[in-house]
Amino acid sequence: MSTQQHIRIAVDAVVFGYESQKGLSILLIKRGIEPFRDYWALPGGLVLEEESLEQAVLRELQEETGITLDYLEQLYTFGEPKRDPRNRVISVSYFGLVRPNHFDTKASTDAVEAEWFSIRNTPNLAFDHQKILDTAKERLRGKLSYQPIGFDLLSEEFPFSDLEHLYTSILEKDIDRRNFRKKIMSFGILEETSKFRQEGSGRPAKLFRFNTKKYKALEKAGFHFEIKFV
Amino acid sequence: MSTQQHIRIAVDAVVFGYESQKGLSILLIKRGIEPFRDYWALPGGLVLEEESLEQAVLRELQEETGITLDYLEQLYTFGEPKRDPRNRVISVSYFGLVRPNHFDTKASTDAVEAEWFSIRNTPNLAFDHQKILDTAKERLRGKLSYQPIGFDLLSEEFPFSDLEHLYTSILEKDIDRRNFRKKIMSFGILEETSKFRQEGSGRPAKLFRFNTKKYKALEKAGFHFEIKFV
DNA sequence: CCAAAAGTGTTCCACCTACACCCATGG
DNA sequence: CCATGGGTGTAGGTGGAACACTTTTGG
Repeated sequence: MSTQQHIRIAVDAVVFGYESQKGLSILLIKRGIEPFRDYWALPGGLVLEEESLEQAVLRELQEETGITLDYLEQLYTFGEPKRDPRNRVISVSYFGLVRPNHFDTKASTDAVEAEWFSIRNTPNLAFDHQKILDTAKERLRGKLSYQPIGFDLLSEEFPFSDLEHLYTSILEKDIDRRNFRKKIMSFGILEETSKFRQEGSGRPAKLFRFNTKKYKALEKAGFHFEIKFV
Repeated sequence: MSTQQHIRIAVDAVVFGYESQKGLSILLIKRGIEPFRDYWALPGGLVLEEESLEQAVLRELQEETGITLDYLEQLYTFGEPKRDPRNRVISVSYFGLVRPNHFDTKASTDAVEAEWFSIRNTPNLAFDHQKILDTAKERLRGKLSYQPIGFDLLSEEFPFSDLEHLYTSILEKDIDRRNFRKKIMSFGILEETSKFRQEGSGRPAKLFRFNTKKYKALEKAGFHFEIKFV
Protein backbone atom coordinates (compact mmCIF):
# COMPACT_ATOMS: atom_id res chain seq x y z
CA MET A 1 0.00 0.00 0.00
CA SER A 2 3.02 2.26 0.34
CA THR A 3 3.94 2.81 -3.29
CA GLN A 4 1.71 5.14 -5.25
CA GLN A 5 0.28 3.67 -8.43
CA HIS A 6 -0.04 5.69 -11.59
CA ILE A 7 -2.10 3.12 -13.38
CA ARG A 8 -5.38 4.29 -14.81
CA ILE A 9 -8.44 2.26 -15.42
CA ALA A 10 -10.70 2.43 -18.45
CA VAL A 11 -13.58 0.51 -19.91
CA ASP A 12 -14.06 -0.36 -23.58
CA ALA A 13 -17.05 -1.90 -25.27
CA VAL A 14 -17.31 -4.22 -28.22
CA VAL A 15 -20.88 -3.71 -29.40
CA PHE A 16 -22.25 -6.05 -32.04
CA GLY A 17 -25.25 -5.51 -34.26
CA TYR A 18 -26.74 -7.80 -36.86
CA GLU A 19 -28.91 -7.40 -39.94
CA SER A 20 -29.78 -10.26 -42.23
CA GLN A 21 -28.62 -8.39 -45.32
CA LYS A 22 -25.46 -6.79 -44.00
CA GLY A 23 -24.46 -9.43 -41.52
CA LEU A 24 -22.59 -8.72 -38.32
CA SER A 25 -21.44 -5.18 -37.55
CA ILE A 26 -19.49 -3.52 -34.81
CA LEU A 27 -19.79 -0.02 -33.41
CA LEU A 28 -16.66 2.18 -33.55
CA ILE A 29 -15.83 5.79 -32.82
CA LYS A 30 -13.28 8.06 -34.39
CA ARG A 31 -10.80 9.40 -31.87
CA GLY A 32 -10.53 13.17 -31.71
CA ILE A 33 -7.40 13.31 -29.57
CA GLU A 34 -3.91 11.87 -29.38
CA PRO A 35 -2.71 9.21 -29.14
CA PHE A 36 -4.16 7.52 -32.22
CA ARG A 37 -5.94 10.71 -33.24
CA ASP A 38 -8.29 10.06 -36.20
CA TYR A 39 -8.02 6.32 -35.73
CA TRP A 40 -11.14 4.28 -35.22
CA ALA A 41 -11.44 2.75 -31.78
CA LEU A 42 -13.83 0.93 -29.49
CA PRO A 43 -16.11 3.25 -27.55
CA GLY A 44 -14.90 3.66 -23.99
CA GLY A 45 -12.95 5.81 -21.61
CA LEU A 46 -11.70 6.29 -18.09
CA VAL A 47 -13.78 5.15 -15.17
CA LEU A 48 -14.99 7.90 -12.85
CA GLU A 49 -14.32 7.80 -9.14
CA GLU A 50 -17.78 6.89 -7.96
CA GLU A 51 -19.28 4.78 -10.71
CA SER A 52 -19.26 1.04 -11.18
CA LEU A 53 -17.56 -0.46 -14.22
CA GLU A 54 -20.88 -1.22 -15.87
CA GLN A 55 -22.08 2.30 -15.25
CA ALA A 56 -18.90 3.57 -16.84
CA VAL A 57 -19.50 1.51 -19.98
CA LEU A 58 -23.09 2.61 -20.30
CA ARG A 59 -22.17 6.25 -19.69
CA GLU A 60 -19.38 6.24 -22.27
CA LEU A 61 -21.60 4.52 -24.80
CA GLN A 62 -24.27 7.09 -24.19
CA GLU A 63 -21.84 9.99 -24.50
CA GLU A 64 -19.96 8.73 -27.51
CA THR A 65 -22.60 6.92 -29.52
CA GLY A 66 -26.03 7.48 -27.94
CA ILE A 67 -26.72 3.77 -28.25
CA THR A 68 -28.96 1.66 -26.02
CA LEU A 69 -27.81 -1.89 -25.37
CA ASP A 70 -29.93 -5.00 -25.29
CA TYR A 71 -27.26 -7.16 -23.68
CA LEU A 72 -24.08 -6.49 -21.76
CA GLU A 73 -21.50 -8.64 -20.02
CA GLN A 74 -17.89 -8.30 -19.01
CA LEU A 75 -15.46 -9.65 -21.58
CA TYR A 76 -11.86 -9.56 -20.37
CA THR A 77 -9.37 -7.24 -18.73
CA PHE A 78 -6.38 -6.19 -20.78
CA GLY A 79 -3.53 -4.92 -18.70
CA GLU A 80 -0.20 -5.18 -20.52
CA PRO A 81 2.07 -2.33 -19.39
CA LYS A 82 2.62 -1.00 -22.92
CA ARG A 83 -0.86 -1.19 -24.38
CA ASP A 84 -1.19 2.59 -24.13
CA PRO A 85 1.94 4.38 -25.36
CA ARG A 86 1.74 7.16 -22.79
CA ASN A 87 0.54 6.08 -19.39
CA ARG A 88 -0.34 2.69 -18.21
CA VAL A 89 -4.05 2.13 -18.72
CA ILE A 90 -5.82 -1.07 -17.85
CA SER A 91 -8.92 -1.74 -19.89
CA VAL A 92 -11.84 -3.72 -18.57
CA SER A 93 -13.58 -4.64 -21.79
CA TYR A 94 -17.27 -5.37 -22.18
CA PHE A 95 -19.31 -7.29 -24.70
CA GLY A 96 -22.58 -5.78 -25.86
CA LEU A 97 -25.40 -6.63 -28.26
CA VAL A 98 -27.91 -4.33 -29.91
CA ARG A 99 -31.09 -5.14 -31.76
CA PRO A 100 -31.57 -3.62 -35.22
CA ASN A 101 -34.30 -1.29 -33.99
CA HIS A 102 -31.78 0.25 -31.58
CA PHE A 103 -29.10 0.83 -34.20
CA ASP A 104 -29.40 4.59 -34.44
CA THR A 105 -26.41 6.44 -33.08
CA LYS A 106 -27.85 9.72 -31.92
CA ALA A 107 -25.77 12.84 -32.16
CA SER A 108 -23.21 12.48 -29.42
CA THR A 109 -22.38 15.22 -26.96
CA ASP A 110 -18.66 14.65 -27.40
CA ALA A 111 -18.65 15.55 -31.08
CA VAL A 112 -17.07 12.19 -31.85
CA GLU A 113 -18.13 10.25 -34.88
CA ALA A 114 -19.74 6.90 -34.23
CA GLU A 115 -20.27 4.44 -37.04
CA TRP A 116 -21.22 0.84 -37.69
CA PHE A 117 -18.63 -1.24 -39.56
CA SER A 118 -19.20 -4.59 -41.15
CA ILE A 119 -17.19 -7.15 -39.25
CA ARG A 120 -15.68 -8.21 -42.56
CA ASN A 121 -14.25 -4.81 -43.20
CA THR A 122 -13.01 -3.09 -40.07
CA PRO A 123 -10.38 -0.33 -40.21
CA ASN A 124 -7.07 -0.33 -38.37
CA LEU A 125 -7.94 0.14 -34.74
CA ALA A 126 -6.24 2.21 -32.08
CA PHE A 127 -4.26 0.65 -29.21
CA ASP A 128 -4.78 -3.09 -28.86
CA HIS A 129 -8.42 -2.79 -29.79
CA GLN A 130 -8.09 -5.33 -32.58
CA LYS A 131 -7.11 -7.89 -29.97
CA ILE A 132 -10.10 -6.96 -27.86
CA LEU A 133 -12.33 -7.24 -30.90
CA ASP A 134 -10.92 -10.67 -31.70
CA THR A 135 -11.59 -11.80 -28.15
CA ALA A 136 -15.16 -10.55 -28.44
CA LYS A 137 -15.71 -12.34 -31.74
CA GLU A 138 -14.53 -15.55 -30.17
CA ARG A 139 -16.84 -15.01 -27.23
CA LEU A 140 -19.78 -14.33 -29.53
CA ARG A 141 -19.16 -17.50 -31.48
CA GLY A 142 -18.79 -19.47 -28.28
CA LYS A 143 -21.92 -18.09 -26.69
CA LEU A 144 -24.11 -18.65 -29.73
CA SER A 145 -23.68 -22.38 -29.24
CA TYR A 146 -24.64 -22.65 -25.62
CA GLN A 147 -26.73 -19.60 -24.80
CA PRO A 148 -29.80 -18.18 -26.50
CA ILE A 149 -27.97 -14.95 -27.07
CA GLY A 150 -28.65 -14.66 -30.77
CA PHE A 151 -32.11 -13.36 -29.97
CA ASP A 152 -30.56 -10.19 -28.57
CA LEU A 153 -29.27 -9.47 -32.06
CA LEU A 154 -32.64 -9.83 -33.75
CA SER A 155 -35.76 -7.70 -33.61
CA GLU A 156 -38.32 -8.56 -30.97
CA GLU A 157 -40.27 -10.29 -33.68
CA PHE A 158 -38.33 -12.05 -36.36
CA PRO A 159 -38.80 -14.62 -39.11
CA PHE A 160 -37.13 -17.96 -38.52
CA SER A 161 -34.83 -17.42 -41.46
CA ASP A 162 -33.21 -14.47 -39.68
CA LEU A 163 -32.11 -16.81 -36.95
CA GLU A 164 -30.76 -19.27 -39.52
CA HIS A 165 -28.79 -16.56 -41.28
CA LEU A 166 -27.45 -15.22 -38.03
CA TYR A 167 -26.06 -18.62 -37.07
CA THR A 168 -24.67 -19.51 -40.47
CA SER A 169 -23.03 -16.15 -41.04
CA ILE A 170 -21.47 -15.77 -37.60
CA LEU A 171 -20.38 -19.37 -37.17
CA GLU A 172 -19.47 -19.68 -40.84
CA LYS A 173 -20.91 -23.15 -41.05
CA ASP A 174 -23.74 -24.57 -43.07
CA ILE A 175 -26.72 -25.87 -41.26
CA ASP A 176 -29.56 -28.16 -42.20
CA ARG A 177 -32.54 -25.84 -42.07
CA ARG A 178 -34.96 -28.60 -41.12
CA ASN A 179 -32.87 -29.94 -38.30
CA PHE A 180 -32.06 -26.50 -37.01
CA ARG A 181 -35.69 -25.49 -36.89
CA LYS A 182 -36.69 -28.77 -35.28
CA LYS A 183 -34.05 -28.34 -32.60
CA ILE A 184 -34.88 -24.74 -31.75
CA MET A 185 -38.58 -25.49 -31.76
CA SER A 186 -38.13 -28.48 -29.49
CA PHE A 187 -36.81 -26.15 -26.79
CA GLY A 188 -40.16 -24.42 -26.62
CA ILE A 189 -38.63 -21.01 -26.12
CA LEU A 190 -40.10 -19.42 -29.24
CA GLU A 191 -43.59 -18.04 -29.41
CA GLU A 192 -45.43 -17.88 -32.69
CA THR A 193 -47.06 -14.57 -33.44
CA SER A 194 -49.89 -14.24 -35.92
CA LYS A 195 -47.90 -11.78 -37.99
CA PHE A 196 -46.04 -12.36 -41.21
CA ARG A 197 -43.26 -10.52 -42.94
CA GLN A 198 -42.19 -10.56 -46.52
CA GLU A 199 -39.02 -9.19 -48.08
CA GLY A 200 -39.26 -8.88 -51.87
CA SER A 201 -40.66 -12.01 -53.40
CA GLY A 202 -41.10 -15.38 -51.82
CA ARG A 203 -43.54 -16.81 -49.37
CA PRO A 204 -44.22 -14.55 -46.37
CA ALA A 205 -42.56 -15.73 -43.16
CA LYS A 206 -44.28 -16.19 -39.86
CA LEU A 207 -42.79 -14.02 -37.13
CA PHE A 208 -41.59 -15.45 -33.85
CA ARG A 209 -40.78 -13.97 -30.51
CA PHE A 210 -38.30 -15.20 -27.92
CA ASN A 211 -40.04 -16.12 -24.69
CA THR A 212 -37.66 -14.92 -22.00
CA LYS A 213 -39.82 -16.01 -19.10
CA LYS A 214 -40.13 -19.53 -20.40
CA TYR A 215 -36.40 -19.74 -21.00
CA LYS A 216 -35.62 -18.54 -17.49
CA ALA A 217 -37.99 -21.12 -16.10
CA LEU A 218 -36.47 -23.92 -18.16
CA GLU A 219 -32.99 -22.83 -17.18
CA LYS A 220 -33.92 -23.00 -13.53
CA ALA A 221 -35.22 -26.50 -14.14
CA GLY A 222 -31.82 -27.59 -15.42
CA PHE A 223 -32.34 -27.10 -19.13
CA HIS A 224 -29.27 -26.20 -21.17
CA PHE A 225 -29.58 -24.43 -24.48
CA GLU A 226 -27.20 -25.92 -26.98
CA ILE A 227 -26.80 -25.75 -30.74
CA LYS A 228 -24.15 -27.90 -32.31
CA PHE A 229 -22.87 -27.90 -35.84
CA VAL A 230 -21.02 -30.54 -37.74
CA MET B 1 -8.00 12.44 -19.51
CA SER B 2 -8.20 15.65 -17.52
CA THR B 3 -9.50 14.35 -14.20
CA GLN B 4 -7.03 12.52 -12.01
CA GLN B 5 -8.12 9.05 -10.94
CA HIS B 6 -7.45 7.72 -7.48
CA ILE B 7 -8.52 4.22 -8.30
CA ARG B 8 -6.01 1.49 -7.53
CA ILE B 9 -5.70 -1.82 -9.22
CA ALA B 10 -5.05 -5.14 -7.55
CA VAL B 11 -5.02 -8.80 -8.49
CA ASP B 12 -6.44 -11.64 -6.41
CA ALA B 13 -6.11 -15.34 -6.98
CA VAL B 14 -8.49 -18.18 -6.23
CA VAL B 15 -6.21 -21.21 -6.13
CA PHE B 16 -7.77 -24.64 -5.97
CA GLY B 17 -6.16 -27.86 -4.90
CA TYR B 18 -7.60 -31.35 -4.75
CA GLU B 19 -6.86 -34.56 -2.89
CA SER B 20 -9.02 -37.62 -3.13
CA GLN B 21 -9.37 -37.93 0.64
CA LYS B 22 -9.85 -34.29 1.57
CA GLY B 23 -11.62 -33.12 -1.54
CA LEU B 24 -11.35 -29.62 -2.94
CA SER B 25 -9.34 -26.99 -1.08
CA ILE B 26 -8.59 -23.35 -1.55
CA LEU B 27 -5.49 -21.39 -0.63
CA LEU B 28 -5.98 -18.43 1.74
CA ILE B 29 -3.74 -16.02 3.57
CA LYS B 30 -4.23 -14.27 6.86
CA ARG B 31 -4.10 -10.52 6.54
CA GLY B 32 -1.54 -8.76 8.71
CA ILE B 33 -2.81 -5.23 8.17
CA GLU B 34 -5.99 -3.21 8.23
CA PRO B 35 -8.57 -3.25 6.84
CA PHE B 36 -9.77 -6.73 7.72
CA ARG B 37 -6.67 -7.41 9.81
CA ASP B 38 -6.52 -11.07 10.92
CA TYR B 39 -9.22 -12.03 8.45
CA TRP B 40 -8.52 -14.71 5.89
CA ALA B 41 -8.36 -13.46 2.33
CA LEU B 42 -7.45 -14.49 -1.18
CA PRO B 43 -3.77 -14.06 -1.94
CA GLY B 44 -3.16 -10.95 -4.00
CA GLY B 45 -2.15 -7.32 -3.89
CA LEU B 46 -1.57 -4.16 -5.83
CA VAL B 47 -0.16 -4.33 -9.33
CA LEU B 48 3.26 -2.77 -9.78
CA GLU B 49 3.90 -0.12 -12.42
CA GLU B 50 5.84 -2.22 -14.88
CA GLU B 51 4.46 -5.71 -14.52
CA SER B 52 1.64 -7.41 -16.39
CA LEU B 53 -1.43 -8.58 -14.51
CA GLU B 54 -0.35 -12.21 -14.74
CA GLN B 55 3.09 -11.37 -13.48
CA ALA B 56 1.49 -9.55 -10.57
CA VAL B 57 -0.55 -12.63 -9.64
CA LEU B 58 2.43 -14.94 -9.84
CA ARG B 59 4.60 -12.54 -7.86
CA GLU B 60 2.03 -12.08 -5.11
CA LEU B 61 1.46 -15.81 -4.90
CA GLN B 62 5.17 -16.37 -4.64
CA GLU B 63 5.59 -13.73 -1.96
CA GLU B 64 2.59 -14.67 0.11
CA THR B 65 2.40 -18.41 -0.29
CA GLY B 66 5.43 -19.68 -2.18
CA ILE B 67 3.16 -21.78 -4.34
CA THR B 68 3.76 -22.86 -7.94
CA LEU B 69 0.70 -23.01 -10.16
CA ASP B 70 -0.11 -25.67 -12.72
CA TYR B 71 -2.86 -23.66 -14.40
CA LEU B 72 -3.83 -19.99 -14.46
CA GLU B 73 -6.47 -17.97 -16.23
CA GLN B 74 -8.22 -14.69 -15.69
CA LEU B 75 -11.50 -15.00 -13.84
CA TYR B 76 -13.37 -11.70 -13.58
CA THR B 77 -12.80 -8.07 -12.69
CA PHE B 78 -14.59 -6.78 -9.62
CA GLY B 79 -14.88 -3.04 -9.54
CA GLU B 80 -17.74 -1.87 -7.35
CA PRO B 81 -16.85 1.50 -5.82
CA LYS B 82 -17.33 0.32 -2.23
CA ARG B 83 -15.69 -3.09 -2.31
CA ASP B 84 -12.71 -1.73 -0.36
CA PRO B 85 -13.83 0.43 2.58
CA ARG B 86 -10.95 2.90 2.27
CA ASN B 87 -9.91 3.66 -1.27
CA ARG B 88 -11.40 2.43 -4.44
CA VAL B 89 -9.59 -0.72 -5.50
CA ILE B 90 -10.45 -2.67 -8.59
CA SER B 91 -9.56 -6.35 -8.42
CA VAL B 92 -8.70 -8.38 -11.46
CA SER B 93 -9.21 -11.87 -10.16
CA TYR B 94 -7.51 -15.01 -11.40
CA PHE B 95 -8.33 -18.68 -11.28
CA GLY B 96 -5.52 -21.11 -10.51
CA LEU B 97 -5.05 -24.84 -10.08
CA VAL B 98 -2.32 -26.72 -8.26
CA ARG B 99 -1.43 -30.39 -8.33
CA PRO B 100 -1.05 -32.17 -4.97
CA ASN B 101 2.70 -32.49 -5.38
CA HIS B 102 2.90 -28.68 -5.49
CA PHE B 103 0.82 -28.12 -2.37
CA ASP B 104 3.60 -27.03 -0.07
CA THR B 105 3.41 -23.41 0.91
CA LYS B 106 7.01 -22.50 1.55
CA ALA B 107 7.83 -19.99 4.22
CA SER B 108 6.77 -16.68 2.78
CA THR B 109 8.91 -13.57 2.82
CA ASP B 110 6.01 -11.41 3.94
CA ALA B 111 5.52 -13.27 7.18
CA VAL B 112 1.90 -13.87 6.25
CA GLU B 113 0.28 -17.16 7.05
CA ALA B 114 -0.87 -19.19 4.09
CA GLU B 115 -3.13 -22.17 4.57
CA TRP B 116 -5.27 -24.61 2.64
CA PHE B 117 -8.96 -24.69 3.61
CA SER B 118 -11.44 -27.32 2.63
CA ILE B 119 -13.97 -25.75 0.31
CA ARG B 120 -16.69 -27.05 2.61
CA ASN B 121 -15.38 -25.12 5.54
CA THR B 122 -14.00 -21.74 4.59
CA PRO B 123 -13.77 -18.90 7.13
CA ASN B 124 -15.35 -15.46 6.75
CA LEU B 125 -13.35 -13.75 4.07
CA ALA B 126 -12.15 -10.17 3.82
CA PHE B 127 -13.66 -7.65 1.37
CA ASP B 128 -15.88 -9.24 -1.28
CA HIS B 129 -13.63 -12.27 -1.51
CA GLN B 130 -16.48 -14.67 -0.83
CA LYS B 131 -18.13 -13.40 -3.98
CA ILE B 132 -14.91 -13.90 -5.93
CA LEU B 133 -14.61 -17.40 -4.51
CA ASP B 134 -18.19 -18.19 -5.52
CA THR B 135 -17.48 -17.00 -9.04
CA ALA B 136 -14.41 -19.22 -9.17
CA LYS B 137 -16.33 -22.25 -7.92
CA GLU B 138 -18.87 -21.71 -10.64
CA ARG B 139 -16.12 -21.40 -13.22
CA LEU B 140 -14.46 -24.58 -11.99
CA ARG B 141 -17.70 -26.54 -12.21
CA GLY B 142 -18.37 -25.14 -15.65
CA LYS B 143 -14.91 -25.87 -16.96
CA LEU B 144 -14.84 -29.45 -15.69
CA SER B 145 -17.61 -30.30 -18.10
CA TYR B 146 -16.11 -28.94 -21.27
CA GLN B 147 -12.36 -28.76 -20.72
CA PRO B 148 -9.91 -31.39 -19.53
CA ILE B 149 -8.96 -29.18 -16.66
CA GLY B 150 -9.42 -31.74 -13.92
CA PHE B 151 -6.05 -33.20 -14.81
CA ASP B 152 -4.38 -30.06 -13.52
CA LEU B 153 -5.74 -30.93 -10.08
CA LEU B 154 -4.34 -34.46 -10.05
CA SER B 155 -0.81 -35.76 -9.86
CA GLU B 156 1.00 -36.34 -13.13
CA GLU B 157 0.20 -40.00 -12.72
CA PHE B 158 -3.09 -40.89 -11.14
CA PRO B 159 -5.42 -43.84 -10.73
CA PHE B 160 -8.67 -43.61 -12.62
CA SER B 161 -10.64 -43.50 -9.40
CA ASP B 162 -9.05 -40.16 -8.51
CA LEU B 163 -10.59 -38.69 -11.62
CA GLU B 164 -13.95 -40.18 -10.73
CA HIS B 165 -13.83 -38.79 -7.21
CA LEU B 166 -12.76 -35.41 -8.46
CA TYR B 167 -15.77 -35.17 -10.76
CA THR B 168 -18.30 -36.54 -8.32
CA SER B 169 -17.14 -34.41 -5.42
CA ILE B 170 -16.84 -31.13 -7.31
CA LEU B 171 -19.95 -31.49 -9.41
CA GLU B 172 -21.85 -33.14 -6.57
CA LYS B 173 -23.45 -35.62 -8.89
CA ASP B 174 -23.25 -39.37 -9.04
CA ILE B 175 -21.74 -40.92 -12.07
CA ASP B 176 -21.83 -44.38 -13.54
CA ARG B 177 -18.23 -45.55 -13.14
CA ARG B 178 -18.33 -47.75 -16.24
CA ASN B 179 -19.81 -45.14 -18.51
CA PHE B 180 -17.52 -42.44 -17.22
CA ARG B 181 -14.45 -44.53 -17.83
CA LYS B 182 -15.65 -45.57 -21.25
CA LYS B 183 -16.24 -41.94 -22.22
CA ILE B 184 -12.90 -40.63 -21.01
CA MET B 185 -11.08 -43.55 -22.58
CA SER B 186 -12.80 -43.05 -25.90
CA PHE B 187 -11.18 -39.61 -26.15
CA GLY B 188 -7.77 -41.23 -26.29
CA ILE B 189 -6.17 -38.51 -24.18
CA LEU B 190 -5.07 -40.79 -21.35
CA GLU B 191 -1.91 -42.83 -21.49
CA GLU B 192 -1.60 -46.01 -19.50
CA THR B 193 1.55 -46.31 -17.47
CA SER B 194 2.86 -49.64 -16.28
CA LYS B 195 2.73 -48.51 -12.68
CA PHE B 196 0.19 -49.33 -10.04
CA ARG B 197 -0.77 -47.66 -6.82
CA GLN B 198 -2.51 -49.04 -3.82
CA GLU B 199 -4.01 -47.18 -0.88
CA GLY B 200 -4.74 -49.49 2.07
CA SER B 201 -6.52 -52.59 0.96
CA GLY B 202 -8.18 -53.32 -2.34
CA ARG B 203 -6.91 -54.14 -5.76
CA PRO B 204 -4.02 -51.95 -6.88
CA ALA B 205 -5.00 -49.32 -9.46
CA LYS B 206 -3.27 -48.77 -12.75
CA LEU B 207 -1.86 -45.28 -13.09
CA PHE B 208 -2.68 -43.02 -16.03
CA ARG B 209 -1.14 -39.91 -17.42
CA PHE B 210 -2.81 -37.09 -19.32
CA ASN B 211 -1.38 -36.78 -22.81
CA THR B 212 -1.24 -33.04 -23.38
CA LYS B 213 0.21 -33.27 -26.88
CA LYS B 214 -2.46 -35.61 -28.07
CA TYR B 215 -5.16 -33.42 -26.60
CA LYS B 216 -3.76 -30.32 -28.28
CA ALA B 217 -3.66 -32.18 -31.58
CA LEU B 218 -7.23 -33.40 -31.21
CA GLU B 219 -8.39 -29.94 -30.22
CA LYS B 220 -6.83 -28.49 -33.33
CA ALA B 221 -8.66 -31.12 -35.35
CA GLY B 222 -11.99 -29.89 -34.01
CA PHE B 223 -12.41 -32.26 -31.09
CA HIS B 224 -14.34 -30.94 -28.10
CA PHE B 225 -13.88 -32.44 -24.68
CA GLU B 226 -17.19 -32.84 -22.94
CA ILE B 227 -18.47 -34.71 -19.92
CA LYS B 228 -22.16 -34.59 -19.18
CA PHE B 229 -24.01 -35.84 -16.19
CA VAL B 230 -27.65 -36.68 -15.75
C1' DC C 1 -45.18 -19.75 -65.30
C1' DC C 2 -40.84 -18.67 -63.33
C1' DA C 3 -38.01 -17.20 -59.48
C1' DA C 4 -37.47 -16.72 -54.63
C1' DA C 5 -37.87 -17.81 -50.00
C1' DA C 6 -40.67 -20.56 -46.40
C1' DG C 7 -42.14 -24.67 -44.62
C1' DT C 8 -42.17 -29.61 -43.60
C1' DG C 9 -41.21 -35.90 -42.14
C1' DT C 10 -38.80 -40.04 -42.13
C1' DT C 11 -35.07 -43.26 -41.83
C1' DC C 12 -30.69 -44.63 -40.06
C1' DC C 13 -27.00 -44.75 -37.03
C1' DA C 14 -24.12 -43.36 -33.19
C1' DC C 15 -23.91 -42.50 -28.73
C1' DC C 16 -25.74 -42.34 -24.18
C1' DT C 17 -27.94 -44.89 -20.36
C1' DA C 18 -28.93 -48.40 -17.32
C1' DC C 19 -27.37 -52.14 -15.06
C1' DA C 20 -24.26 -56.33 -11.66
C1' DC C 21 -20.64 -59.19 -11.09
C1' DC C 22 -15.70 -60.71 -10.79
C1' DC C 23 -10.73 -59.50 -9.59
C1' DA C 24 -6.65 -58.43 -6.78
C1' DT C 25 -4.99 -57.22 -2.72
C1' DG C 26 -4.52 -56.65 2.82
C1' DG C 27 -5.77 -58.07 7.15
C1' DC D 1 -12.42 -65.78 4.11
C1' DC D 2 -13.82 -61.18 4.53
C1' DA D 3 -13.47 -56.35 3.41
C1' DT D 4 -12.03 -52.94 0.23
C1' DG D 5 -11.59 -50.76 -3.85
C1' DG D 6 -10.54 -51.77 -9.10
C1' DG D 7 -12.06 -53.32 -13.42
C1' DT D 8 -15.29 -54.73 -17.09
C1' DG D 9 -19.78 -55.74 -21.40
C1' DT D 10 -24.25 -55.56 -23.34
C1' DA D 11 -28.86 -54.37 -24.71
C1' DG D 12 -32.24 -50.87 -25.49
C1' DG D 13 -33.51 -46.24 -26.30
C1' DT D 14 -32.85 -41.41 -27.71
C1' DG D 15 -31.50 -37.90 -30.19
C1' DG D 16 -28.66 -36.16 -34.13
C1' DA D 17 -27.70 -36.39 -39.15
C1' DA D 18 -28.85 -36.94 -43.74
C1' DC D 19 -31.91 -36.02 -47.19
C1' DA D 20 -35.89 -33.29 -51.33
C1' DC D 21 -40.11 -31.67 -52.36
C1' DT D 22 -44.25 -28.56 -51.74
C1' DT D 23 -46.22 -23.94 -50.67
C1' DT D 24 -46.87 -19.06 -51.14
C1' DT D 25 -45.90 -15.02 -52.90
C1' DG D 26 -44.07 -11.26 -56.66
C1' DG D 27 -42.87 -10.24 -61.14
